[in-house]
Amino acid sequence: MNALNISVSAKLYNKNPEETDLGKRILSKSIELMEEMGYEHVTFKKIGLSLESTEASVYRYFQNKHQLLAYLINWYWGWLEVKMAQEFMMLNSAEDKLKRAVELLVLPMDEDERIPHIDEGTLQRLVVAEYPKIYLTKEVDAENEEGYFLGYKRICDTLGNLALQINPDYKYPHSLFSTVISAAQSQQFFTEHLPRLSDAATGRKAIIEFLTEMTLNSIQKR
Amino acid sequence: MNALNISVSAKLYNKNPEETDLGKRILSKSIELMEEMGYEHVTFKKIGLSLESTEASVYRYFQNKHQLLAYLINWYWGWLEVKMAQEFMMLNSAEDKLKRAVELLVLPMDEDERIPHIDEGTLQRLVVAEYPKIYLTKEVDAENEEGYFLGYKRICDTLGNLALQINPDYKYPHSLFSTVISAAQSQQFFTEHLPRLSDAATGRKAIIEFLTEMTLNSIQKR
DNA sequence: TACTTTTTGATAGTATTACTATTATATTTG
DNA sequence: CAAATATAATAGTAATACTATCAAAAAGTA
Repeated sequence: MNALNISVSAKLYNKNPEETDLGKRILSKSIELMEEMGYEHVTFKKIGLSLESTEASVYRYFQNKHQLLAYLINWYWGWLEVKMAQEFMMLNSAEDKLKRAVELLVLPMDEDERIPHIDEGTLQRLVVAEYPKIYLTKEVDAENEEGYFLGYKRICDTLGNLALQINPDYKYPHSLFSTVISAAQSQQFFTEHLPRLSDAATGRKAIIEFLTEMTLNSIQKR
Repeated sequence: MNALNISVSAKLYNKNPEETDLGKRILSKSIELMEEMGYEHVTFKKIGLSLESTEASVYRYFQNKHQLLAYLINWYWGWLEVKMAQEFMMLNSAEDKLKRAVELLVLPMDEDERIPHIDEGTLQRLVVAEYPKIYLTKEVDAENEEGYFLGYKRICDTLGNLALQINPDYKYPHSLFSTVISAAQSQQFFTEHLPRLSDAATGRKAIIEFLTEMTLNSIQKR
């Protein structure tokens, strides 16, 4: 039994992978494979093979690769939400909480030993590399109704509410945090692959400073 | 002959589609098809078929669907750059230019009658729906060297330089505008499909205001 | 322990996709 | 008109994205 369980909508799997050994190994291995070779190059056949299992067995847990990615990414947001809640308890001001939230979005993650089958650091890199692919599809409206994007929405809400504590008149809390969160991802990606699209030669610290400044300057009453 | 020609790196095609009638029809039809059915559901076979041509003929112009999308998106950035340059001539202050740039990113585009084979409005919607897919791949580094992302980089540079005119000490001009441009796309997408991630119930006007505020507040000396 | 249900592995098969290759026929250009 | 080039028609291959079937193994239950 896990000491900690992240809940993911039942629409995101055929059969709950957290409930069986094979299921957990599928999660673990697909994070590893997708991060390593990229979403497009992964197939259920390869996942099955590398687990010494079969394609058909992976299909028993997930309808297709897209659903599997959506599951993993929702798991990540769910887990990040838990992390944030934990860290926020130790902080008092909304501003400090927002600053810490930005750090959590950008700093590399340590393995959480309460959840041995998920490598959070690798999963974070996977999210950075693949996140928009789960909503940039023609199926977005249908999948939205199935709860494919709840994890992300909840985090945006939480952070938006903190912003409103600082300035109740701020008009764009949802837009701001969907922007900040996705910028947190893309700036990490750009720093590594398209450096001319960032100014973060100094690495994660610069990304955090950029995002924090942008966030607080946007919210501030003036 | 076109009155206006947008140049796209020769690495983005096998055979220049702007030089032949079939090439232009491929551009025109693939914008239409991709916007309508989504990148994933388009195949070269379908494009060929809907042009009353063949799959093999489309392959003569583009190596694959990914390259075709990259071509179209680069074309869009090239064209937007031209638009911006035109509009900036009529404006004096860097601030006005930045404001106008944000509007051009978000407002729907009219068909440019100098380029009859490209429907700019449809192309803009295609970019909103598909843009990150051209760089979120394992091939990004190789493709970056081939110039797959030059269009985007140039626009970020241009806008970044305007920001530096307002505040020469601003530390994150590239990060800011890669963020603003991609937020311009994603806020349009969210408003339509995932409204809980935006506050733009009032539509494009609200997106423009949100982005303009965020931009100017970030740059400002304080 | 025996019995039943559930889970997995092994295998096969289909339709579609993402190409590559070949050749004949138009079309353009010199 | 001849030569070069572009296109259409067709065929073929390997991989992908599934679906289906059945037997063996494992787990849960009486």
